[in-house]
Amino acid sequence: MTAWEELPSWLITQTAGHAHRLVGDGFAAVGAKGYHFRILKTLEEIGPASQADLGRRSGIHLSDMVAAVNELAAQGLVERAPDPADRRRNIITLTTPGRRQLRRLEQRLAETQDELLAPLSPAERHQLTGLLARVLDHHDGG
Amino acid sequence: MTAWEELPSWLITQTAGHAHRLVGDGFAAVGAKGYHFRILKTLEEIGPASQADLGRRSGIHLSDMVAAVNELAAQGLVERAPDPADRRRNIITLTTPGRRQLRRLEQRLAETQDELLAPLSPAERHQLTGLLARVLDHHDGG
DNA sequence: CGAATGTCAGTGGGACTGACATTC
DNA sequence: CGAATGTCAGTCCCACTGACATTC
Repeated sequence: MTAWEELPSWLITQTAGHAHRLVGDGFAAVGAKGYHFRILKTLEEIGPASQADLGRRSGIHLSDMVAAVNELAAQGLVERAPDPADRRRNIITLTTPGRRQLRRLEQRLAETQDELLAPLSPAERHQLTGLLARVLDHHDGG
Repeated sequence: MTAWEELPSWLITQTAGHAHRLVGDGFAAVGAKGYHFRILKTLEEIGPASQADLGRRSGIHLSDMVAAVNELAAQGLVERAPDPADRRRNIITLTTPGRRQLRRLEQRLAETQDELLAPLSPAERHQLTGLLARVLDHHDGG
């Protein structure tokens, strides 16, 4: 067998490790983690939503939403209010500070992309994302 | 900002998630996990070694080696013996069953690569691994 | 002495499972 | 009734930190 360090699965998971670390550091610098960004971003896209909706849209497990929303609410970045029309539901709403935080996180994220792909030319970056998108689509799109 | 689902860092970490799951399932089918494979493979490459050496070569943290070697030893895949020449050290040795297990794991791993990159042509696979290798080298090679 | 080795306990993110009460 | 929602507790892998005793 070839050295495992040359296997595609290794290259991808290792590169992902660096990506994850870079992104995580950027987020941590503003007191957030990955789940927080995804929730805030989804909230901005679809507006106030139940935790279950939020989970489906953002790909976050329902059981993880609880803690993540707790953390965001404790920071005042979202508000959790009971839905009068369906008493099972909480309605999560993005607050103004939450929107500000989202802008900061997006800023960090943009910087991170460049850092991550530093050695590649624009054309190569495009190539890489295209190939990855096709692999990804194959495995969870269809 | 573009949708986060199109960011390079997202594409990479998500693809890595699939890779990790595919590899992990393949390994689990023969009762192993990632650390086990890396330790067995490294042992075959460099021969009997101390846990510290093994950790350095395989990129596994020293503190994680303890548990991993415990598990491998419990399955009889490696042997742990004190080094008479340096009483701080354990010498870890690959056993015959360990070598057999390694062959099985390599088999699984090879199958997984193909599954992972299914939608890509050979040329595209080569392109992808080349790009990833460069990114990876930039971040931990130099 | 300082450095290396092995061990153990603990943390963290991200993703998951199972159980449960409440409400539709 | 069955289905959805939210909550809580727990698991898993991989990676890491810190403390510690032993030995070189």
